[in-house]
Formats: sequence, C-alpha cells, structure tokens
Amino acid sequence: MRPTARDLAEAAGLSLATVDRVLNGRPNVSKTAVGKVNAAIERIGFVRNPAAVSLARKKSYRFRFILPTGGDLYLQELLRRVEELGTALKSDLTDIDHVQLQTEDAHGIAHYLSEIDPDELDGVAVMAPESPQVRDALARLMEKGIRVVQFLSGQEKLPAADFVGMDNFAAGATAGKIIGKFVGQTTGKVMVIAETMQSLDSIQRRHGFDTVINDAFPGLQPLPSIETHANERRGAQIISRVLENHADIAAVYVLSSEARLPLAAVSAVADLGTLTVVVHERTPFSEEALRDGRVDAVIAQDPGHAVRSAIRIMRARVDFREPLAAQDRIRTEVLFRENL
Amino acid sequence: MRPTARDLAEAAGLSLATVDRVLNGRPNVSKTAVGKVNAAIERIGFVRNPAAVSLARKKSYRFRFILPTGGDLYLQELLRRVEELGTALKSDLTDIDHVQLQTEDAHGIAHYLSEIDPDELDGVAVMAPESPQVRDALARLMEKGIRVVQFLSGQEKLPAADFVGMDNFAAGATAGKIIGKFVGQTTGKVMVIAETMQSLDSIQRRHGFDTVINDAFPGLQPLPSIETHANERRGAQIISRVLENHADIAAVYVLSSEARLPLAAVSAVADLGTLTVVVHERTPFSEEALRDGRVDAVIAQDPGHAVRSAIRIMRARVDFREPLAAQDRIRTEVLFRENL
DNA sequence: CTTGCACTGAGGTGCGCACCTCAGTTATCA
DNA sequence: TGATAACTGAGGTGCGCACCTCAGTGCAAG
Repeated sequence: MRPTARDLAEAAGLSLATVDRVLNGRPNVSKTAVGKVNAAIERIGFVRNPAAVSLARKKSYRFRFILPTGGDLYLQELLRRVEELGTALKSDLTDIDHVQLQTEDAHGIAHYLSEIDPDELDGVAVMAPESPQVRDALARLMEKGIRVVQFLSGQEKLPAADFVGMDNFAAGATAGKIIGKFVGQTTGKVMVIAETMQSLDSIQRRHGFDTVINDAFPGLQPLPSIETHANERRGAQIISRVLENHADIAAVYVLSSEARLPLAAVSAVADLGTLTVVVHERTPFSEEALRDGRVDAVIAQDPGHAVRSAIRIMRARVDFREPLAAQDRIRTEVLFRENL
Repeated sequence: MRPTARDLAEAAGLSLATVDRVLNGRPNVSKTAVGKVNAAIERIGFVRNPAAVSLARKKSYRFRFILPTGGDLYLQELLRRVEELGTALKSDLTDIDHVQLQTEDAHGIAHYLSEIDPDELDGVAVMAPESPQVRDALARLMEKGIRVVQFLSGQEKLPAADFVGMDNFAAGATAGKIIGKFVGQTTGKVMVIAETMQSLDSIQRRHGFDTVINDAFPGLQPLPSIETHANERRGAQIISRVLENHADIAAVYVLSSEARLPLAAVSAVADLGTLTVVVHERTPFSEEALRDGRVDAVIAQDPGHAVRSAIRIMRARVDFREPLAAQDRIRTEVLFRENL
C-alpha cells in the first residue's frame, strides 16, 4: 500500500495538521517542521494521491478554445480534435468548449475576451492574429486569473502567456530540402502554390523554403507564389498558364493545407508522376496521393498534438505546476509512402 | 457544477442504490431501471467523477516492464524512459518497475513469468524473443488476470495480448527511399553497417531497405551487411577494407542504433560530407551529426512513445476499456537538419 | 396462502485528502 | 516578567463514489 499523509505525519513525528500545512504551503510552519516533513517524504516515498486531492479540492478544469471562423481544412481538423478531446476529457474533470469568432475583428475579439467571467472559466486558448487590442485584452484576462495560451497564432507573443505553435519556417525549410534532393537535377524551376500569401503562416513557410533552396540548391529557381484564393476555376487557370510558360518545372510545392484542387489543376496539364510534389498536412487525400505516387512527401504538423499540448499547459497552470514545455512547438513530421 | 450520482438518481426517479447498481453493472436490476438510468444520464449529461471512483475503489496500477539484459543503446534509452515515466506517474496512481532478464533463456523467462503474483501486479510489458514456452507462460499469466503487452519484441504475436511494436520494415524502407533519392545519381554502391544481423529487427530493416532499393533504385547496389559485433577495432578494419575495395560507394546506411563508431571508422577513410548517410535513432550524437552535415537523415522511433503506449494500453485493460489502438505501431519519424 | 425470488430503497462506512476551528505550546522581545 | 506572535496538535467535515447490510415490495409458482 502506498503511504498516506497519516503515515507521513507519523514518520515525521508531527501531526497531520502540520504535515498538511507543509504540503499545501500554508503559513505558520517552522523551518524545522518543513525539513522534517520533506525528509520523511523522501524516506517513506510519499506521493500525494491525486484522486483524493482533486476530490477534496472539488477541482475541475474549464477551458475554452477561441478559434477563427472560416472553412480552412486544417482548421476543421483542429475543430474536430477539440471536440474529440472535449468529450474524451469529460471523464477527466476537464470541460472543454470552443467558440469561433471573426478574428479579423480585433475589437470584437477584445470585447469578447473582456466579458469572460473568471468564475466560469479557468483558461482559454486563443488563436487570433496579432493586434494590440487583443494583446491587452489577454493581459487583462490573465490578471483576472484566467490562464491564457496563445494557440497556433503566428502573432507576436505576449511574454507572460504560454504559447503553442508550429514552426512554419522549419516546415517550409524541410519541404525545400526534400524538393532540392528529390528532383535529382541541379537546375529547374519549382512551382509554389498557396491559397493566399497574406497569412503569416504562408509567409514563414515560403521564407523557410526559399532559404534552403537558395543556400543548398542554387540551381533551382522557385517561381513566385501562385495564389488560388480558394477559387477553383481561377486557380486552375493561373496554374495551367504558369505550367505552359515554363517548360522546365521540376517540382511543385503546395504550401497551403488544401492540396487537392491545386494538384488537380496541375495534373490536368502535366504529369504528377514525373514531378516532385510536396504538400502539407496529413489528410485522407494526401495519404492516398502519397500511396499512388502523385505526391512524394507530406509535411505534417499534428493538430491533435497541438490541442493536447494547449490543454496540458492550461492544466499545469491551473495546478500551479510548470508545464513541461511552456513554449511548445509542434513537431514537423515528414511522411513518405514508406512510413505512412 | 457537474451532476453527481445523487442528481442522477433524482433525475431518474430512482434511489442512489439502484443507480449505483446500474452504473457498476451489478445484478438485481430491472431492464426498466437500466433504461431510466441511461436516459437520465443522457438527459443531464452525467459523467462519473473519476477521482471519486478511483478513491473509493482504492485503485492503483502496478505494472512491470520485463526487458532484456544487455547494453544496446536503444535499450538504455528505453530503460531511461521507463524509469522517467515511472517516477512521473507515481503521482498518477501508477507504480512502474522493471526487471532485466536473459531473454535468450526462454525457460528462465517462462519460469519468472509463472511466479508472478496477480495480487502484486496488474500488468506486464514483455520484451522477449519468440518462443513457445514464453508464449504459453504469457497465456497463463493472462488467465490469472494479469494484462500482458508484448513490447517491441519482433515475435509472433499471442493473439489475445496487446502489442506495441515498431515497424522495422517501414524504417528500413524509409531509409532506402531517402538514400535512393538523396544520392543524386543512378548508379553506385551503398554500404550497410549493422552491429549484428542476428536480430529480427536488423533483418526486417534490411529487408525493407532492400525492397525499396530494388524496386525504385535498381541502379544502386547495396553491399552485404557489415557486422561490427560492437567491436570497435575489428569493425573499423572491415569498414575501411570495404571502402578501399569499392571505389564507387555513394551512401552509408547504419541500421543499428549505435552509429557513432561506424561513422568514425568511415570518416577515417572517406569524406562523410560527400556521402549520403542515414542512421537510426535520435541521440545527442545523431542530432549533432545532422546539424554539422555528417549525417543526412535520421530515422527515429521514439522510445518514450513506445513506453507510454504500453502503459496506456495496460491501464485501459485494467479499467476494462478498449485501448484506442490495441496494436500500436510506433511511428517512423524522419529527421533532417531542417526539422530537428 | 405460503414460499421463494427478483427487485428496490434507505442508510451507513470509508477511500485520502483539503480545509476549518480552537485550544494549547513554544520562542521573542520588551 | 508578562505579552504578543509564531507555531503545533486534535479533531471534525465533506468531496463523489463504491460497496455493504437490511428491510422492505411485488409477483409467480406451488
């Protein structure tokens, strides 16, 4: 049987009350007593029973994910994970919900944040673009005692808040490395396709990509980013025009999370089999494309990992523990057909 | 506030005792009552408080990892993770210990297993080579009520037991893919270095490697595996002799977890910078070698993930839950300098 | 009608701990 | 020396649930 606090008290030669004071950092304890208790803890290997603790404390975690509206594929994946983990963690004293807000409307977000009641919520994970108003609102939230995690938002960090993000520079750089190595020739052009280059994510990926290509594969020439703006017909037009104007395209890099339509447009004009193709995010489509050879590599950043990480951090903060990694970077994974 | 069992009883129009009988599947409950309770659960969104459950049940998990003796680097990593997680999970009602046994001695292992007392242990994770005796012993253990996870052992599976393994074929195949693509030439020889080819792991990796090379890169010629037998001097001799005898070696694949000595031997004779080098396992050495360019890619299979996975499965079984993935394959990760 | 059986309700106990009160004991300093 | 503050001990309560006992209730077979 594991030793209880009562055993600890006995071992330390103190009363349960004093042991309790030490364990919970309450005042009115002598240094001697603290020392005795800690020594006894070591000696008998006492570990608090977390079940009893959380029962006695009536503890429960209530977290909210604040996400953008919009139909981005990766965002949908994220939503799904949030809901999934929400139901899974209900049996773990953790209630998770989420709202979607127009993240362009900084004022609206700030207002929403300002109305959050600390009695109803223990933490929020916020995915919103950089803006002074939002940042101030987040700071005020933290003063109210609500833990804040800046979630996947490529914004400048509020230093006091924790951060869960992915390294888009690394993701782009990895794509560059694979394309550079896989094309098997020293010269050629690389087509880069994005939904939009407005977002920081896209910019960072492109930056990482260009850096590697320029440094390590100077013979390759990355073309300017093609922006599809999620418009199928228009995107296809531009893509086919670019393919016709450049005879020596050797590779395609789709840096947005939506790869299906761009690849369909490319395959209408060129042969995906002879091109080196790298896309982002593990989806049913990208897996299938990997298997049948249309895509050579997938750069993936697990959304489930991101959500779990945010929850872990908020929990740790509520318990006044240090999170294992306060600034959690989601790993950049590389998938080939061989290691799917 | 979350509804309690008392609220549930009220909502169902039944007594606490009946609700308790339903919740815990005890006998002497009418179908009507079961229906009412389940309906009420849905209606008020009742979820058992796991802290109270585990407190009342005096539940605690006691698991043991049974591992081979021997100084393999990856095994040491595994041991470290087991110990790490052991102390980390003590505060989670989970006591984990481990033993190391001579796994070649099937009879000895079987005997050890047969003496395990179900009152002292809830589950074991066993890493031992295939043998009928061990398999029978495991089966008997399961009959005694101890959960069994076959852990990283490339043996034929006991169908009733859960399994945590890594896909060494995929690992080798991925290495083959990277080497094939990275060498940037259609012909050349590939040096393959292993500690020993006796182990199933090595054989499977080599098999995956050869399959990809033969299928996709027929111009490349993998040389027979060099076995170092963990003997530094002898290994270095063989390696340098092979390098001298084959002028057109374009790549090196180290398929054992120990890469440092083989690479040192290679670099004494050849220039690692011009060779394509792929090794296994993320270690301080392999990370450093990736950074400075001596190694081009690392195939990694996270040992921590393996240990966590085994623990998760055993816990689920103790709670009579289905594990999320009963047959858990550790992901084969690919690391370049860019996504370390 | 009795007997037996399946079902239900009421109530209690204890899991290990947090948190509270109140009385009692030291050290500390004037 | 007494007063004040700092400490300590004893004991109790309740968190939500599992598990136990015992006293019913209704219903069917004999």
